[in-house]
Amino acid sequence: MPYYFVLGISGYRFRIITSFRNIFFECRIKACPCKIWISHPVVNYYICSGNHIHFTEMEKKVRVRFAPSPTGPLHMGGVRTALFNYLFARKHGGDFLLRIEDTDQNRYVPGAEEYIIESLKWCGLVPDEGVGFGGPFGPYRQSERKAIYRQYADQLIANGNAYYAFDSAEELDRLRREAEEKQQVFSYDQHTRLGLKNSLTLSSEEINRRIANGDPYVIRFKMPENTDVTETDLIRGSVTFNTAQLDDKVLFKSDGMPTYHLANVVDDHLMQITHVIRGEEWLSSMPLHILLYQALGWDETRPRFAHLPLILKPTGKGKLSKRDGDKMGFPVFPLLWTDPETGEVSRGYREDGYFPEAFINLLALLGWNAGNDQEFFSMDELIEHFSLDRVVKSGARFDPEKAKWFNRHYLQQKTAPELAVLFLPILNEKGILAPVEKVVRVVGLVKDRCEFVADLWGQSNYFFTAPESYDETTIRKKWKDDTSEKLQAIIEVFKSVSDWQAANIKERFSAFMNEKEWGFGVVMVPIRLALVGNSSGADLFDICELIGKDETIARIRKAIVAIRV
RNA sequence: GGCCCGUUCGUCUAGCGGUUAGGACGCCAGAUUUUCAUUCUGGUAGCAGGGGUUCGAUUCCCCUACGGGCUACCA
Repeated sequence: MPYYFVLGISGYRFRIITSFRNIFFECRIKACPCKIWISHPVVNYYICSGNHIHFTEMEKKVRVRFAPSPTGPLHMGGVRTALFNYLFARKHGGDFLLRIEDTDQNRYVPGAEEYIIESLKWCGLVPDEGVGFGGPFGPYRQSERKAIYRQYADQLIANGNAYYAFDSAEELDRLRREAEEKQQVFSYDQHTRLGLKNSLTLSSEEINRRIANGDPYVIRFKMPENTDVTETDLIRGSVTFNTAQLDDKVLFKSDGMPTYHLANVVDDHLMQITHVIRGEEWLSSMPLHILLYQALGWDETRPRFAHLPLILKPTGKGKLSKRDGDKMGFPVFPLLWTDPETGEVSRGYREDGYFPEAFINLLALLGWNAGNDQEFFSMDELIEHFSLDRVVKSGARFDPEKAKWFNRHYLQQKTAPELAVLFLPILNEKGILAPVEKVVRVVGLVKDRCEFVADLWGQSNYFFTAPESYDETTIRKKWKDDTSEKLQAIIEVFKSVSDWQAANIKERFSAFMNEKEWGFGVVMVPIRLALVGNSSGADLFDICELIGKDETIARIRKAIVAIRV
């Protein structure tokens, strides 16, 4: 059994917590210049130069969990929760576990669990324990832990912290509707429970009869009356709730499964979770969870809480939802997802061409910062700098533009050969077979204009196929009456270039232009138009070299014929 | 409706009683470029409002407004 000491020495007051299972020692007093260590089997302490005895705090090994419900694809907010848990665990040398919370059989979506695991892997957030990863605290799927929850519900009934409730869903619905008609809200709580059908109001004979009869019932938490529950949230600071405002939550459902609240508390305890890091939507249930730990006798070892701010829509009201992505053209899911029911497809960051490192980086900066101007972080840097007290309290609007900017950065970091490898399959798809050396050179020339690998095609297609049409605006502005004539002359110049390399072509071309005293712009834009189809693209002579002498001349000839003023 | 949380440029944020309120994305302008893009330089724009506390409030307290979350035998 865990135990603890409270010691007050030299102005410091430390709570020493330890269990025989997980102990590690960490000196928390950085300022002390002490060099002398005196070991002790349970408590570590040292004496500083001021002859004060300092006790070091001993803590349980950090263990955190990401506990999604497999009701659909993982939302990017969920990935961020997983990320912060992961970073916290790594930062403190602890464990990161994945627990699947599937206590609601009605909402189970096939494939969701696999999707969650694949998403975490793609992001590099690999759990130390959990569904799909094994570990000593399994099983990690709550549906497989069904048998262990009932005893804790019974324990709560036995010690007076819970009770049986026989009210049917229909009866409760009716009460809610009636209250609504009177502009009120029905709540199953300390104010109403004595007027309802439960083990607090029914005789023990009646209760036994109903249970023996197999009547459906739930087990509800008996919320204490009018007491303040105060907890220091690691992100938000002190938060107080009064139990008079809280309802008697169902802990155990009539189908024999626990609700989230019971299962969550029981599992966090059994799995020795030290820190619960989750979304702000759970803040309201924190007092219930704390009261549950207390009622189960686990208060001394219960985890600390940290509630993350939510990710909000880019515009408008509310938190980010699946629809926003469809409407505004960005993914809200890490991976592509096909709804098994409707067949509806939702785009994913991976399939949209985001690099996982960019995705992680942008997620990390949504609600957290290192306290300086650094914007780019590798996973290792995130682990090094991460701290819960630098997590922002307010919700963060997601900005798809900045997301792209992050990806651009990571794309620019990659070398041309690296990107060429990723580009090759796209070229293949387009039916283009090009030598790898050429693709590498092309990528090197156009990559700085790209945010995504997929942009490479749009920026470089003219290296592989001749333009089909010519930009009208450019024609109007730059294609003069004598342009054809001049291009004919240029063709002759190009023909005379023996060593077809960008530098040589440019040299011959420039010499010719100077000799004729033609303005560069007057000729170069039309050539570009002929080679590219519009007035954009890489350096003209690089294009010439890479598409080859014959192709260059052929394209110019084709343009002369096609474009008549 | 009730409870809880929040509020600094359009957006993400720094700030933890005295600052010319800093950075980033976006946007705009200039430079570079034979074009487009990149790049570089510069610019634009903010403490929700009202009361306190204080010599002094973006910063601390209260109220209001606004935003968010929860209010299921869902998580």
